[in-house]
Parts: sequence; structure tokens; C-alpha cells
Amino acid sequence: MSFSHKILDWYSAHKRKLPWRETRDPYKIWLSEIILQQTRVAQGMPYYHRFLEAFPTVHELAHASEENVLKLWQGLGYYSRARNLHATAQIVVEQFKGEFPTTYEGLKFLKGVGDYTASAIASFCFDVPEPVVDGNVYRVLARYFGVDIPINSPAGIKYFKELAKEVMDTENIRDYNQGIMEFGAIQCAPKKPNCLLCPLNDGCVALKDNKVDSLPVKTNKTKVRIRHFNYLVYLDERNQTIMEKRKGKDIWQNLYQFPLLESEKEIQAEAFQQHFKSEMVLEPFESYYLFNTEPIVHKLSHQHLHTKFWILKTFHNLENGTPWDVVTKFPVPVLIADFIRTLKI
DNA sequence: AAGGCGGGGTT
DNA sequence: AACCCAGCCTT
Repeated sequence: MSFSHKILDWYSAHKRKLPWRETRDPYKIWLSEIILQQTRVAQGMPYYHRFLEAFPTVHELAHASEENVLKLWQGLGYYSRARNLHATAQIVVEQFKGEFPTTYEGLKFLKGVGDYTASAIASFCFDVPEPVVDGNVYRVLARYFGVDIPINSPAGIKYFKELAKEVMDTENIRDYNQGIMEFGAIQCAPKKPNCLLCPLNDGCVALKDNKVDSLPVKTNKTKVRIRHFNYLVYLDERNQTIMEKRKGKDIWQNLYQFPLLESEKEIQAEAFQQHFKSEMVLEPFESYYLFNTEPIVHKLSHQHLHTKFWILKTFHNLENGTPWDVVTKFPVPVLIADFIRTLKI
């Protein structure tokens, strides 16, 4: 039996029942694929349901504000996905009369839709014979065919896409594509796959050569940058605070936070006032205290944010202040959301 | 060709 | 602590 038929057989016997497998609606498939980029099924699932409830069709999503879309996306990470999701919904509604493109090339044109996602939507919705190559597929192909070209090198990306094209089942592309990803996620797992009971173990090069643990090959170790964040949490006598929208090319673009002072090193409580009070450009304050003596270390993929929250009490009423009850309405990073949840005022 | 971009689960 | 997750975009 061929590689693709073994995948199809395994899939029919082991596939999970997932909501986006019950439909061919391009809107729902597109939504699920954007949510699932670099995201586990279990983590994305509640977001998928919440988005469909808030935005049943692409029209509701297009007419929402970016702030509301980001708020619903809060906690999922990689927030450019949410911004692109919103922008693409508006393109589809305004330029394509609410209809998604039906070809790989047409889909690839959409913001936030790359090679994988275009292939996924085209094959799942329209049976276009285009192979998907995600992290699961890289692993399955690298092991079964014994390929040690780095999967994140341009040569590797090209090689695996062509290999995937050669071994796909063009007649059952929808099930085949979902099947090979599911196979990678459950059977050919990254750590300790159960090769003894694998339906592809007889032809697997990695298993034969004892290379299961060393394939696939991936280069470029990410190194972590350490940053020191000092958040200024103003509170006036009416329990109003100040929140700002993050701008620029840094992390968390368009999300909200308290006024931020970033420093080269950790700032101690004794030094805080003399270091910063003179250059307070926002508002004067009468007293302050440090919310957390030990910095909270918020870990991103390539940054560790050592964070201190400074509570600044002020007697005069803040201009354009935000009532504390309202701060939960803004889209904020998890670091800020956790703090808001913890602070008792 | 390389780096930036989140948050969470698993080992 | 390291690795990975239904990747994409910019430089």
C-alpha cells in the first residue's frame, strides 16, 4: 500500500472530531486556520467558538472595530494574526462581495495567508490538489524519507514542498492533508513516538537508521533578550488610571498597557523616585508603592520581560483618566491582564 | 537568509 | 530550560 493510502487509512481510524472538519465554509476554515497558526488545537478551540459566536459571518467581522477583534483575541498571542484577520475580512467584504477566493493564488494574496494556509483553505474547501506543509508534515516526511535538510532553510522549505507534492493523494486531498497533519500530531509525535505500533514503520528510514530522535533538523536557535519593564499604574481619588495604546514595531502592537518606562537594569524602590520623578512627563504623584518586590518575569519566545508595577497615588483628578472598572474592556497582553486581575483597589 | 512575533503545554 | 505548536511577515 502506498504512503498516502496508509495515511488515509490511519486517519479514518484515528481522526478527532473537530468543529472545522464538519464544514466547507471558507470563512470558518479560514478563521480556524489563522487561529491554529503556531497554536495547539486545545488552546485555539475556545477562541474559535467565541469568534463564530461574536462574528457568525465575514460581514460581522469586517464591521467590527479592530479593538474588539483584538479583545476577543486576547491571550492567544501573535497579535498580527488578529490585525490581519480583521483587515482581510474587510477586503473580502468590500472587494470580493463577501466571497473568499477559491484558488491557491487568490487565497495567498490575502494578508496573513501564507503558503500553508492558502493550501489548507484551497484543499479543505475546494478540493484543490495542493499539499499542506506545516510542522507536523515536516516531521512525518523528514522521518519517513530520512531527509536531514534543515526544515527552516530556504532549500528545506522548497525540498519538502516538492516532496509533499509527490506523495500526496490528489483524489482525496482534503482527507489526505488533514490526515498527514493528524498523523504527525498524534502518531508521529515530536517526542517518543510509538514506532512499534506505527502503520508506516516498515518503510520509515529514520526508524531503520535510528534517527527518529534527530529528525527533523532545525537550525537557528532563538536567543532570548532580557528587558526591564516598569509600569506606572496611576490611581487618583476617583479610582481612575491611565492606559495607553502601544505603537511602533515592538511587541503587542495596538494593545493597551499602563505608561511604561523601560530601563537597562532593574530599578530598586529606593532609586525609583530620584531616577524618574524629575522626568515624569505624564502626571505628578503624591505617594507610591511597589506592587511586586521581585520582578515578574513574563516569558515570550525570544524575550524575557522583568516587570515591576509601580502604583502611583495622586490627589488631583487625572485628565482623560480611565475608570478602573473599565480597564478590563481594553485588549491587553496577558502580563497586564494578570496584573489587573491581581490588584485589589 | 535571518530575525521578529505570544502564550502555553510537554518533556 | 528546551522544544514545539494546523506560520507569516519584514528586512
